[in-house]
Amino acid sequence: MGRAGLNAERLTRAGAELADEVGFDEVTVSALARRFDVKVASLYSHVRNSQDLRTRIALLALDELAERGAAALAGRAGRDALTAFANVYRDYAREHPGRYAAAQLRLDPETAAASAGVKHARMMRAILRGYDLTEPDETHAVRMLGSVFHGYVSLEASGGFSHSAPDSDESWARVLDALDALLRNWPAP
Amino acid sequence: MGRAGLNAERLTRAGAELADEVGFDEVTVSALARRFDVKVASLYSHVRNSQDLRTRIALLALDELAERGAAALAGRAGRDALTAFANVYRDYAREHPGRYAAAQLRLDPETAAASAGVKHARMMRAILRGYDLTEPDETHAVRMLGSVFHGYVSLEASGGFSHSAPDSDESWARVLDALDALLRNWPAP
DNA sequence: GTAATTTGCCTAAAAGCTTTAGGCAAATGC
DNA sequence: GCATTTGCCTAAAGCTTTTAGGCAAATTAC
Repeated sequence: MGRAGLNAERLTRAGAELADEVGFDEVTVSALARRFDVKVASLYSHVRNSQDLRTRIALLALDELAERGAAALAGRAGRDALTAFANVYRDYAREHPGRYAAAQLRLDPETAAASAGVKHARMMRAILRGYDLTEPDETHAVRMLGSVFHGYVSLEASGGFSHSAPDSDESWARVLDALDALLRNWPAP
Repeated sequence: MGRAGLNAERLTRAGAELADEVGFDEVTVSALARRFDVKVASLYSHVRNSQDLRTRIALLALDELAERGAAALAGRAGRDALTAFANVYRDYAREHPGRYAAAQLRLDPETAAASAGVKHARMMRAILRGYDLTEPDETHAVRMLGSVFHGYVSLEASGGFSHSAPDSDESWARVLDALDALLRNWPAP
């Protein structure tokens, strides 16, 4: 029998697809081996263990998100940049729920520091450059932006806003309006 | 050997404690059996399966959170109510990280409808009664509040804001200030 | 108080996931 | 063509989930 051509990258990508199909929690070394029609033990030459596989998927997702975020920010500023960037998160989570869940995986500090997570923080600050904030308010605002984006997207993903009026799309638009208004008028302490 | 006095409620409570100690994902029927010094199969008389156990823990957490939320809202309105309620979420997540994670478990619609989750939504609306919002803005605002609370707390829990200035406590206070200002001045469409 | 019934925890067993160790064959390098 | 590396394999041990069936303790009924 020939070789399947496994390597860490292919496994990671297939793992990401699997995550989107069956949920990140169900991503397992066994399931991945089945997908490649290969024995389970064979994967352990390419991936240290189950946790390693998950981490790689998380890093892939963070990378893809950062990539999309950067593309969205190019040539935009202020409110435009805000909504475009926010939509990157929301769209990505809806297109790739498993990957988005992976991106939430808690990474150990060194891994996190070397990940695309830092790019995300920088992009948020870039957005805020279109508003009139100075430190430490800029940091507070970055944290708030992150909270709203992640909070909304994850509540939406867990079904929180479905089956009730008004439409989630409408709320999302109005929440972004509100954020924009807030950033233009950030309250003094 | 005598009986251990197992029942669904004791198992659920012990499961919640276990979740706080080792993380919700690590809560397993086996681990729970060990904790009661009992054979694994014995738990299956009290709990349908692993998923059932998790769901029970989630419902317990939602109940406890609603309980605390109601206590926090009693006698408060406006900004006071907002911050007191928000702190309930944050404090609960920090005291009981495993339970808080459990509360995020995706429940099937009927279970969710019968859970304390609906109380949470009602309490958010009660808070907004201290501001001047009419439908559909009230719903948009409810969704935004939920997003900020959950988003901030979960990013904080995953270590997002640690090891960087300014202190997370300060950001949290300023984010609540900002939310209050925003609600008092909710932008027209 | 004893007998009947229910309840609670047990043993046994099958099936799936994780991980390590060691082996053979295909691919690659000289 | 031969040696080495690489890739996937078999084997095996350990853990979790879940079901089935059994015995003894607790409860209830006389």
